[in-house]
Amino acid sequence: MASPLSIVRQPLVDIVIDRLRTLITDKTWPVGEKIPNEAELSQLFDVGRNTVREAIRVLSHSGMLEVLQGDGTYVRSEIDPSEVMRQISTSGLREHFELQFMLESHAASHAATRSTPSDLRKIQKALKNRGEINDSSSIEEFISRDMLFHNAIIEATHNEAMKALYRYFSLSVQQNLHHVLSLKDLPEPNLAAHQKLFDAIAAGDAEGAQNAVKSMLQPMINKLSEL
Amino acid sequence: MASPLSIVRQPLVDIVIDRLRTLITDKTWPVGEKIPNEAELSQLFDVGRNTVREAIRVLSHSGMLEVLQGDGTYVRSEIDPSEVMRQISTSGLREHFELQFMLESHAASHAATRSTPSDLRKIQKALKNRGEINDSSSIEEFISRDMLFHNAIIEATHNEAMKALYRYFSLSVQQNLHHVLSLKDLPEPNLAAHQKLFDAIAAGDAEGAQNAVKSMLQPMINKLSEL
DNA sequence: CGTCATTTGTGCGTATGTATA
DNA sequence: GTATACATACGCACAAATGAC
Repeated sequence: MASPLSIVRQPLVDIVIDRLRTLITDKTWPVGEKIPNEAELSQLFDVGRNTVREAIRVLSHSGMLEVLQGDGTYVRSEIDPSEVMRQISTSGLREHFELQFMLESHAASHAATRSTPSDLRKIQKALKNRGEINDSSSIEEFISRDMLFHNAIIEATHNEAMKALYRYFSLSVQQNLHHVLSLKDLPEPNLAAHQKLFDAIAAGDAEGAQNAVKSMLQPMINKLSEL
Repeated sequence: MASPLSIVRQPLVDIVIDRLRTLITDKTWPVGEKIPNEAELSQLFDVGRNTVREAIRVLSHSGMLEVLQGDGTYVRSEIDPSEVMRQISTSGLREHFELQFMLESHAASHAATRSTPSDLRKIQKALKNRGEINDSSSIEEFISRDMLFHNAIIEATHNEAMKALYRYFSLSVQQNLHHVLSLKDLPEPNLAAHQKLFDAIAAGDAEGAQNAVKSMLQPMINKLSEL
């Protein structure tokens, strides 16, 4: 029979993870504190030691805890990076595109001021290879080529943090692609707009590059805001 | 004796996690694929079932895998969000501040165009409470009040994804604070600069707000670029 | 320097809940 | 409805690492 009220049964481990997380953000166990050992936690939460271990392992992998064999487990951070990413990916399509716009816009600006000749060659090559959407054999392939162009721009920022963040977004967007493609009247930036962006970067015109991105993505965001 | 070559011994679980991650990014197990069951993985990696379970739990929590009791475990994503955040937080101080600047700048721009009267009141209140650095009893307290002001601006963007990302950064910056404070000649934006930012937001001047943020943070970034 | 208690690491066996054929 | 496959959870035992004495 189980519980007809709850649609999904939450695994015990997830409950333990939540309780541990709460105890940390609560500052019951402040950063630097050594938390009780596995046997004690097992009693405290009334679960098996294996369950406690799985919960600790998850939090340790996300950076909140550090486990030292033979010593103990210590609190290292109050924030869970994977929670941040979860919130981002569960946010709406408009919010998602706004973040993407923010990344592209700044990347374009940085690329304009600090791209090397080698960077510019790579961007131009990617632009040439991209072509127009009707040139492509399949939509998936075109999207993939389009992403290569945008990735080349991000590379030119020479900012590892920005590259990592953009990598996550481009894949995330790719996953939500069918949502976007179903909106038939969504404005799609053409080759000319992309060329304009490249020209601004090549000319070292940071403001122009930013405006080019804005004119490319703003219409999409506006459309999404209406929904 | 162990292995004198490796400073730290890597737990078996971490090795299994890496191998699983590789098999996924390799596309050996593409997205949607059902991976072997725990007993098979236990044999494949020559480790106990518990070890496999802990590894699967970690990857499931980070969104790469989905575990369905009574059915099996499926690949859901090729990217690990916590890896992205790890890369971001291990990047340099300059790269970190550039991302922060990007967030603040866009938030200010959005706040200028879509902040409600209630948002503005909260920002103004936080600004009044912030004061100057010499007014404060301790530096930590001042930093905390300064963050409240910037958080109020982010809130006004009404973008949950942006708020989540900024929350992570503000705490991350707070943790690296001692690094920044040791650089004595680092330019610190004063109250007047913050007032200017608020005025631009209140006036609905998106470009002015963006410029205000730029003049606040750009000197710090330039300083960090010299190092 | 070694001994010993503590703590995490690893593995195995077993019973139970759940989905699918 | 039943059987089977699978994940869930627990408990126990021993190994390995650490820190204190």
